[in-house]
Parts: sequence; C-alpha cells; structure tokens
Amino acid sequence: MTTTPRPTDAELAILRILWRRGPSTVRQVHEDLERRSLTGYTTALKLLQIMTEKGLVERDESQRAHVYVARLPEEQTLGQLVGDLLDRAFEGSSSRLVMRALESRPATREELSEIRRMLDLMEGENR
Amino acid sequence: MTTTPRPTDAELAILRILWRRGPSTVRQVHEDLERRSLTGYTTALKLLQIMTEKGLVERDESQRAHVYVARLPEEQTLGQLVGDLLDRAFEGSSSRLVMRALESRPATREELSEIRRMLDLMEGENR
DNA sequence: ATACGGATACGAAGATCTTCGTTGACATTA
DNA sequence: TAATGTCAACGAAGATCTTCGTATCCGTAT
Repeated sequence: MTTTPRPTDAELAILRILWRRGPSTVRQVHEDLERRSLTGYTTALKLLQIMTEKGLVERDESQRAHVYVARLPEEQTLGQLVGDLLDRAFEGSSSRLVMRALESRPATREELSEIRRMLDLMEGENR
Repeated sequence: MTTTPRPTDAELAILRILWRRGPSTVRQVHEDLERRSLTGYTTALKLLQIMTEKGLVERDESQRAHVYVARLPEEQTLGQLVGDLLDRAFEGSSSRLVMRALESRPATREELSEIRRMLDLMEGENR
C-alpha cells in the first residue's frame, strides 16, 4: 500500500526530468532544471531530499554523488494526477474533462485520430 | 486582462458549490460544504474573503449577509485547470492527457460515444 | 598531511494554505 | 431598551512549499 502524495509543481518539474533522463544526480537534475527556471543547486537538492521522504523518488547512496530515480512510472503518476483532477473538478466524468481538454488546446488532426484509435481500443476491451 | 490564479483545492470546492447553487451567502456555502467535510463557518468565510481578493469570486455587500458569486463561468475555469495540467505534465499534448484520463477512469459506453460526438464536432470545425 | 573542490546535510526565512477563535457590528425580539 | 442571535472582520497558528546560505563531509591532488 504505497500511496504517494500528489507532487507539487516544482516536484512535478523534477519528476519530468527524471522520467526523461532516467537515474540522475542532483547536478544533472539541476542543470536540466536551470534551462527553464533560475534556481540554485541547493534548491534542487532540497526538493529531491523532500521527494525522497515522500516516496516520490528513490535514492541510491552507494556513490558519493547520490543518484535519484522516479519511484513510479510516468504513466501511473500522470494517471493519478488526471484522476485527481477528475474527482476534484469534474465529478469523475471523463467525457466532460475530455471536452474541456480539447477546447482549451485544440488538437491536431493526427491527435484527434489517435484519440479515436484509443476509443476503439477501449470499446473493444470491455465489450 | 483579467487573469485569476489557479484555485486551490479548498477554493475549487467552494467554486463548485457556487456554480451549482448560483449566488450564495456564506451560510449557504458553509452548509453545503459541511456535507462533505467538517469545517467551521469561519473557515468558509475566510476562504470566500481570500477568493474575493484574488478575484475568483465577486461579493455583493448590499445586504447584511453578503452574497458571493463565482466570477468566471465553470467551463472557463475548468478549461484553465485542464490547460494548466496539460502544460505542467503533458507537454501540451491533449491526446496524451485523454489517454491517461480514459485509462485511469474507464468511461462508460455512453461517455465514449459522447466523446466521439465531440471529436466529430471538432473535426468539422477546423476543416 | 594539507588544501581544494564538489557533494550532501542542516536550518531557516518568506510565501501561501487551511483552519479557527475572538471581537465587534447590527438587527430582531422580548 | 436590553438581550439574543447572526454576521463580517481580524488575527493568528500550524502545515506545507519554495528558495537558499552556511556548514560539513570526503576524495583527490599537491
């Protein structure tokens, strides 16, 4: 029963880096982070330490420069985030959420057909 | 240029009540709120005061019991929330978000076909 | 050994969120 | 008019978030 808290904005930014890069040291995360925001090295370090306490990441201390990894796969965490928003704002109705998503960021034609493919898949499943 | 900050969890809960009930007094909001969570009257009051400062709600002070209204329509605020999550977590790709939504909360057959209808609509639009 | 450089640990400050107790204003009623 | 009850205002406490400065540890090169 390993339930992790919802990551904060800053934490999510770091998770995204870890998902993309794989296992990384603080320095690597910080360098990546710096591209977008101007934050100090110790800020990244502190966040990673807190995220370790929360169970959002895992730390390998066998090397001098500790190596951090996201504990949950990207899909799972993003699914939780969406599910959370679904509950908090949409009364659990995915169709309402999808409607808002498509209106707020009009999808390309490719995306639309990709979504259709997913719908076909889902319908096939629970038939 | 009326940009409102992203509502917090507690603020969103109140907005949802206001969208559903329409203009409401603190007492009414509190009674509604109490159904789910056990929070005090002054908590609801304080939240509504802060939300007024932030511009999330508007206050009519002409009566002794002030009357509060959500400043933005539900669709717009939810659209902002989804757009925000889209940027923070999905690199703006709505199809990826839709995929996560449908996997994390399998939709009913009715919802699925409703989503299809929306897709048809969208495709029709930007053709 | 010593000094240097790169790394983590610690602690703290300021902002924001959530909650509530207390106070004072004001209207209704006895 | 005095008592009672309802309401908003205020302030504050505790939690969490975000950010850093400083201290400390430790390997490596002198």
